[in-house]
Amino acid sequence: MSDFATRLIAWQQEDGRHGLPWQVADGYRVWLSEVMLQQTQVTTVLDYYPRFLAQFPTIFDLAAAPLDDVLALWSGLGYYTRARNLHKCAQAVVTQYGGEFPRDPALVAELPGIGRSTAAAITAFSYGTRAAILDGNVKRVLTRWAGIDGYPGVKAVENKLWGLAHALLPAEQIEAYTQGLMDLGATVCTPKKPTCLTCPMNADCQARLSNRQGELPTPKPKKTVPEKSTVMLIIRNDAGQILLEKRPPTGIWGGLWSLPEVESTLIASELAAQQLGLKIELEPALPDFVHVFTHYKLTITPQPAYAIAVSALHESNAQWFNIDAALAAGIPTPIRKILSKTPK
DNA sequence: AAGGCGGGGCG
DNA sequence: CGCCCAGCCTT
Repeated sequence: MSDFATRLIAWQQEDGRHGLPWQVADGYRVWLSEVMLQQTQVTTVLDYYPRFLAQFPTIFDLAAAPLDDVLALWSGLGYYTRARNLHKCAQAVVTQYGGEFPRDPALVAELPGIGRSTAAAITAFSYGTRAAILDGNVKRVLTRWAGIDGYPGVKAVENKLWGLAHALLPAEQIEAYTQGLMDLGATVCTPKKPTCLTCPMNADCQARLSNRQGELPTPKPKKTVPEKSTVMLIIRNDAGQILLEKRPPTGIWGGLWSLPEVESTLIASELAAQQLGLKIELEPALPDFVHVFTHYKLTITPQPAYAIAVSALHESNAQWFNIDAALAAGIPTPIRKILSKTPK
């Protein structure tokens, strides 16, 4: 039987994914796709990626753009730190490296938003650099194939996996090999119901031999998620516009436009007057809905209101938007949900 | 309702 | 370092 890499490369060429728009030897395109794919499924990225490239055809265009434009294109993808780092990284690559990513993965990993695995993917696909990736797909493939117990987020387990990932690297055809690892994890060695019968590693996969595919990788220890609630004000003015506030640059929905929030509807009017400098009249609240994050549950009460006395706004980070303009701005998903139901 | 998915930043 | 933070989508 041929070794791991030989089998994987042969499998990739025959049965792997081909023709994805970012399968090109171009640092900018590979980097953009890798950052989008960090927390997002391929099918979603296939939707966002071409729009993004159309507006920013080169890394120079991205570096020169206002952050707000980048966030607007990122709207709905989540983990908005990625968009801010993407923008910073483009500027760094332009100023430090003349617009081209370095060939050394260690240098690439110094850039904002790029860690060891993403750096390896960028250099492997762009330059054929011999560097090991270790993303979620690879962790799953390797823990199963080698029968490695323990949650991969634990340092000792992760170190073991990096060592194995490096040891398995072939001398050449890094691109097909790296793509093969990703493809195998995404299409065969899936989290649930892996299709081991078609897997090129099935003959010596430790998980399969011991029938432990369902137990590996060892799952993350669970924690109880806190529940929070908030009231979101949908304040209209005479012109039918809506008031949005820009959130602070870090923390949840950092840098995005969002609805003003108060803790309860009872004090909404007072707080609006105080914080925004607006006199408002509350309308009946809309039904609550729950937005679930991994780390907490947020119950949102949408509270429509009408601004009766509009003077200059207190806050420089608050602004009136037409609904269409708001929907085109960088806004988080629940806000989009509320605004798309708001009549124009 | 739960699981999956990399990297940054803080103490 | 270890630990916490962060937002979607799919199952």
